[in-house]
Amino acid sequence: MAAQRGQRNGVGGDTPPAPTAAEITTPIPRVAEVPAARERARAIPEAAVARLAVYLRVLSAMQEQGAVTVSSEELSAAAGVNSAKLRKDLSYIGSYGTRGVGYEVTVLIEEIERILGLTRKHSVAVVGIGNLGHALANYGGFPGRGFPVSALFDVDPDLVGVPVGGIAVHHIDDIPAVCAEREVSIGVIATPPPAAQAVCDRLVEAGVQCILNFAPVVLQVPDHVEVRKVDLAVELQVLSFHVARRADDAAAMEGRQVNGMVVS
Amino acid sequence: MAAQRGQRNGVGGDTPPAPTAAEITTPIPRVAEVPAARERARAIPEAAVARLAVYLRVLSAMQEQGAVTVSSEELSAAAGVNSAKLRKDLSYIGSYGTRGVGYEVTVLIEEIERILGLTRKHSVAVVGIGNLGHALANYGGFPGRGFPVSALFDVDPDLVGVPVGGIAVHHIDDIPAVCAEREVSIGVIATPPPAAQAVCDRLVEAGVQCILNFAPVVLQVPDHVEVRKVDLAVELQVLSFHVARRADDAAAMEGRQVNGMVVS
DNA sequence: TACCGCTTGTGAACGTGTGCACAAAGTCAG
DNA sequence: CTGACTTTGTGCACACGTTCACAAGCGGTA
Ligand SMILES: NC(=O)c1ccc[n+]([C@@H]2O[C@H](COP(=O)([O-])OP(=O)(O)OC[C@H]3O[C@@H](n4cnc5c(N)ncnc54)[C@H](O)[C@@H]3O)[C@@H](O)[C@H]2O)c1
Ligand SMILES: NC(=O)c1ccc[n+]([C@@H]2O[C@H](COP(=O)([O-])OP(=O)(O)OC[C@H]3O[C@@H](n4cnc5c(N)ncnc54)[C@H](O)[C@@H]3O)[C@@H](O)[C@H]2O)c1
Repeated sequence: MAAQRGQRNGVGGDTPPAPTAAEITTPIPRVAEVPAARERARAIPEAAVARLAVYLRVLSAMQEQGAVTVSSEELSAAAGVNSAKLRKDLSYIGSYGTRGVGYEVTVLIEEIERILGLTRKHSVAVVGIGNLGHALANYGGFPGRGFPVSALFDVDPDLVGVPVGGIAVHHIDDIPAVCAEREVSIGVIATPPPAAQAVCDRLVEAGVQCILNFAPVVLQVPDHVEVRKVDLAVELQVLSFHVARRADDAAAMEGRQVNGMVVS
Repeated sequence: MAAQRGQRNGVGGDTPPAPTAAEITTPIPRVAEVPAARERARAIPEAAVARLAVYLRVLSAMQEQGAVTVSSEELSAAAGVNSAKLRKDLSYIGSYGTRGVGYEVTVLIEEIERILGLTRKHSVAVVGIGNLGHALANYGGFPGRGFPVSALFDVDPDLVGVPVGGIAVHHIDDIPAVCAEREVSIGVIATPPPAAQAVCDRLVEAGVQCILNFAPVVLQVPDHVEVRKVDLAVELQVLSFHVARRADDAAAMEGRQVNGMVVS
């Protein structure tokens, strides 16, 4: 029931940012070709967006250390990517480099921030103030980067009213009122898995359009809501897979030598 | 200096699991073509591995509810993916379905666990027992899924010796000894960013081959070590990008109507 | 001004991953 | 046993993302 769609994370495109069916069935080329900023923004691949965020952090660190310009080679090394990829990523947002010289750090920071929409503050609400919720509420890294945690919610009556990380916990029934008042644009779900979908529905009803989900469940949301999930169990299992693969490799090598075959 | 390579997560392949230079420069086809299990494992795309972990969780839930068989349609719906993609993912690990019927839940669980290497336990060590480290140490979801948290480390003398989530915190100088003794195969880094690289180096020296990094820094590791990172700031910024894109879209629509052009 | 060396920006080739659509293969009723 | 129906497994085409390689452009130098 309802809009059923996978959450997309880095992990493969899933249903891509597809134009609505209604839009596709209108084959007539629309009005004026390119509302510049908008088209550019839409054209940036999701994977590149995630990397831009990384570049931004590296650039900030460089700026603090007094760097004025940076070449694609330096920046890519610091960000742990291929330099060609870096240049292509930057080309999605425009041409702000100087050939033969490099990029001006401040300019690049500004432009990336603009594209990522960081010129505006995005209030964050955390729902489920348990182990993880406490950690998130106490974390200083978010406010510093333009994401003030401005609302906390839980069902536990012992928690409601208690201040965590400087702000009081509200009951989840207050989600609509508090989210509206504080203009929450991002909701973070840190409840037990069984409660996640219900909490998500409430956030969506309250007008929250972006959700970061820590509960290991697949959330169902309407099309206009963006969900990203952080699934630690999956991360560990992927690592486990690599351990297993390595073990197999080693075993294969062993077997090879036991067979009396010398290679290389 | 040192092997420089980006961490790979869902976010695009980066330097792909490239064969060693040494291997490439040996153009002679090697001994016996295919050590079956090994080749199969290697062929599974990273994105598919991450999804297999999700299927596994959904299957476990279904099993608890008494389901015996499941069709690709049902399972894919529950996992939030396309049913064709699900079948393709499952085909990477073999043919365990029955046409006209579906998959036997227990069989599928077994096979996925085998491929992901979950038949073996993977001891986890957490380094940096602050906000996040506490949450991780207290989290019950890991041991239950075959990832016992069996060692905790910190530098803070006030923390060393204190039990968190049932086990005592050790000093990071004990990493080699404790990791060896408890056969730690996965290290989790939850220290402040400046300490992350040093901690990583220590873990690698201690023989840990897989690392899950929560600190917002790009870790440099030798080729044989697998790193995955969880970067919440990046997640939020990607969401922010989507908010901005949406805002632009809306603005574009407005502009269009203001221009007196009626479309649709 | 003309040249040279350096770095960007990008066209094009490539590889990987996704989704469609259908043959193959099974179940079940009669 | 046959035929209708269901669902898997996969070949294929396509889209997306990565990488290569190089022309274009800039600053510095003679
Ligand atoms: N703690 C971790 O390190 C960790 C790691 C990976 C995943 N997770 C996931 O994150 C989520 C939270 O984990 P945790 O360890 O903080 O759990 P927790 O049990 O410590 O906290 C859950 C909190 O959610 C509250 N809650 C329960 N139902 C609620 C509802 N309907 N609405 C609002 N709040 C509600 C509870 O009162 C509690 O405070 C879980 O889904 C867990 O699987 C946690
Ligand atoms: N708390 C969050 O919700 C959150 C969210 C996103 C990212 N992070 C990242 O996770 C990491 C940890 O965050 P936190 O909030 O738990 O920080 P924290 O300051 O609460 O805890 C850090 C812990 O690491 C320990 N530590 C410091 N140097 C160390 C070293 N060299 N070796 C071992 N331990 C050392 C400290 O003693 C402290 O206990 C940080 O890198 C942070 O950026 C945290």
